[in-house]
Amino acid sequence: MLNPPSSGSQAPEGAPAIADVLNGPQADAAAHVDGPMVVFAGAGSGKTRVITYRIANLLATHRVPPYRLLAVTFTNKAAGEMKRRLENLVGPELVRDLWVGTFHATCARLLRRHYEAAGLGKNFIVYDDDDQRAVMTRVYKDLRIDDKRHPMRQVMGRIQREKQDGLLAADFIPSNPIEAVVSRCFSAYEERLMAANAVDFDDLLIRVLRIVEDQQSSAGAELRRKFVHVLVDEFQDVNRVQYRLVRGLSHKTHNLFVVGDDDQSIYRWRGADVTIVRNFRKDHPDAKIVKLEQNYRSSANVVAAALGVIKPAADREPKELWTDNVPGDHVDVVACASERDEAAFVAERIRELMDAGVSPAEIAVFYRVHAQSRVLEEVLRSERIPYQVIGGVRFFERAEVKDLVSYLRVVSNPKSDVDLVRIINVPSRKIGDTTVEKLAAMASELGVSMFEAIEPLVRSDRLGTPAKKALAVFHTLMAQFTTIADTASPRELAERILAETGYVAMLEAQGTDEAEGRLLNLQELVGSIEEYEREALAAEEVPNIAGYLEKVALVAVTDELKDAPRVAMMTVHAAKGLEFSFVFLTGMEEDMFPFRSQDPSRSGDIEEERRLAYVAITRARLKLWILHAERRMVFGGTKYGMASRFIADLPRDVIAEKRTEVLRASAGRFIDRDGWGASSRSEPTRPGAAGAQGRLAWSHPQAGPAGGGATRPVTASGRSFEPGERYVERDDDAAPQGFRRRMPPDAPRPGGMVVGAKVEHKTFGIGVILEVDNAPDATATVKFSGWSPKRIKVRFLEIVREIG
DNA sequence: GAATGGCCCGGCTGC
DNA sequence: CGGGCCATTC
Repeated sequence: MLNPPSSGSQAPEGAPAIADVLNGPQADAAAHVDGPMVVFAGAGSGKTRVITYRIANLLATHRVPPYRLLAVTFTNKAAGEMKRRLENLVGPELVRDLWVGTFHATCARLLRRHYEAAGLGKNFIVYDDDDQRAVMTRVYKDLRIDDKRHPMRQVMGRIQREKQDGLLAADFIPSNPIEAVVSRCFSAYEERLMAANAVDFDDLLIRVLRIVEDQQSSAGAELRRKFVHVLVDEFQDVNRVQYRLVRGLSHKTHNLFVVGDDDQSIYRWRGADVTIVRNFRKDHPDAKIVKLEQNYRSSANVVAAALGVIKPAADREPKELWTDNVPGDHVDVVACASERDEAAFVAERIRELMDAGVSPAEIAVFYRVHAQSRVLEEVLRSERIPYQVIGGVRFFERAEVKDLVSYLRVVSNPKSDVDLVRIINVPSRKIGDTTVEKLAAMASELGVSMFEAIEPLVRSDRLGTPAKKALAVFHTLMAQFTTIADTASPRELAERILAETGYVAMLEAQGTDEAEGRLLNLQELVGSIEEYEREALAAEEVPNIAGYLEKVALVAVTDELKDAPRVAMMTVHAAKGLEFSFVFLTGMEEDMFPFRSQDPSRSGDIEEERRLAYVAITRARLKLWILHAERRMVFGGTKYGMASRFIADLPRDVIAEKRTEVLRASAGRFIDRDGWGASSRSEPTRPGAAGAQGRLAWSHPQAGPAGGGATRPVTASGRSFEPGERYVERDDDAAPQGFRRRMPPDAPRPGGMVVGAKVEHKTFGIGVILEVDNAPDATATVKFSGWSPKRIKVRFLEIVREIG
């Protein structure tokens, strides 16, 4: 039962009892409180609900103090959502002190308290992949290691694998010459990170784990008894370090509650070990086991399709997913001519859905790899369908964003050499590579950071006067920022850095649309700092740079998903844990999905690909399209692909096979018995005809130019969509208001710069104007051959041919 | 020391 | 195809 707590009146009136809200096994999982417990939660079986209610139950009924309760989620977004739901159940007071977060965020937070036990300085920073690579590049230089003989990718991969097992450099015993090199890099890398007062993602976990498992340290004892209950979501994707960690943290009470679905384990390449969840009961003989097997999310046809794909998987925890939901519409399996045809088909269906009143936020497009997003983006953009791409070139990986972040990091933690090197000459201040190398040499001679080495180097006789001067100027500048940081808010500091380093001026001087985009990104970054300040104040904390930087380092791709009315485009990996009413699963071809790496040493794991397909399918609530293309441009060349083996695993009776018109026009004049324009709803193509695997062997891949594939308007889940009034939804892009100086619509257009005009740009060549605004310093969207449409100031364009 | 162009090589998933 | 690195040139 869920009773409001006696003190305070946080719980809303009539908070429902668990039994009223959750169904049988869900209620079991939420209400049973003592000892270890594993919940095998099938896709769409309501596990988030179970965890939320369980926490609410622990807080409200069992009076567990919120600060003694740890819930680990897979993304920050999931953590935020869980908190929001809990606030509605038990009130914000209790939720504020809960520990809810990802493994990395939780460890970072714990490490902030116990940094000394980990041998770190107070303002340690978290290095991301880029930073790690930068450090390793230095290590390679120092140790004179040949990247050709020992590719950095491999060496770093090896180090990472060691760390995912909880091992650090000192634990690594090389057993051959190659491993000896790895070992040297490992040690040097670790030393550099320690010297920079930095940790990488794996360190965050390992450092905390080492404290937790240290029987001698008082910090360890504190952590081992800190939490009364530990809950872990998406447990199928934990690695061994994470498992040891939650075991250690729940050591005192053994109240370890984990929820997962071994069928959805898709991060093995990142160290996840699905056997951990499968063996949970062996490790914990007293564990209670609950299985949630009823799917509440998807139409019966979608569930059947998902089961068809996952059934052949080896080594599953036995379970039977089922549903009470209506069959709904068929799963459409659509054969396309090319990736453009595929994108056009997707765009058309989305258009129809939107015309029928479906919010774009209810629609998602999935792909196996980011590279597939480009064509989809181009087509959606030209169709004016609002979309957002999750992941890909991520916001915090953009050069200008990283630059500002690096400035902040150097101010917060001057020991961070990779950040110093990044910004020491951006904007250009005449400090070249040679000077930087001398600085690095000086630093290692003196055994100090590069920042600390600036003064001695300036006083030495190793530099010419101009270089000395430039360095001194830089040093003074940074010292100023450090002073400012003592009193100013993070946002003020960021703004002053942008202004006083000349960074903004540099971009403004460039005047290109690219530079303008960068300015917008910086604005957005400043905005995110502001947001952080608000959040910190709301949580009664003092906002500081270190706090902001930590947040920045730990954002997950899925955290970027905004609740905006836009179609979401993402990889299947990023889709985990999400759900959408309408889902397009693109690129279902052999070698694409299942993905096959060119590099045979990284041979893919078919089992994991299968689970990945299962995850993708189970995201759909009402309607699913599975698309595959005959030919696809891959890294410059055209690849002819067969339909994925997973398509052959779909039960025949739940799918409808279709082909786009482009494909029919190219390959099957006589296949199309209905004649052109007859618009048959489904065109059976029986992939089963070819071979035991039932794959369609493609025959005539000489389709015409890309265009709109078309089949009939779809019906979803019994609903039929009447052709609605067409409307155009503006893709208002990322540009916040105020940055685009819009003029009244009747303002004069710059001469000849109208839609359709042919123009020339000195970098992009000849292009056609797709769109132009009316400002005096107008911006046009131009399609240049070989480029996606670009926004460019018309003053950089020259008219080649006017529209008559 | 900076800017530009050409060449080569990699080629997924991401905290 | 595209990014990153290197060499050449100003």
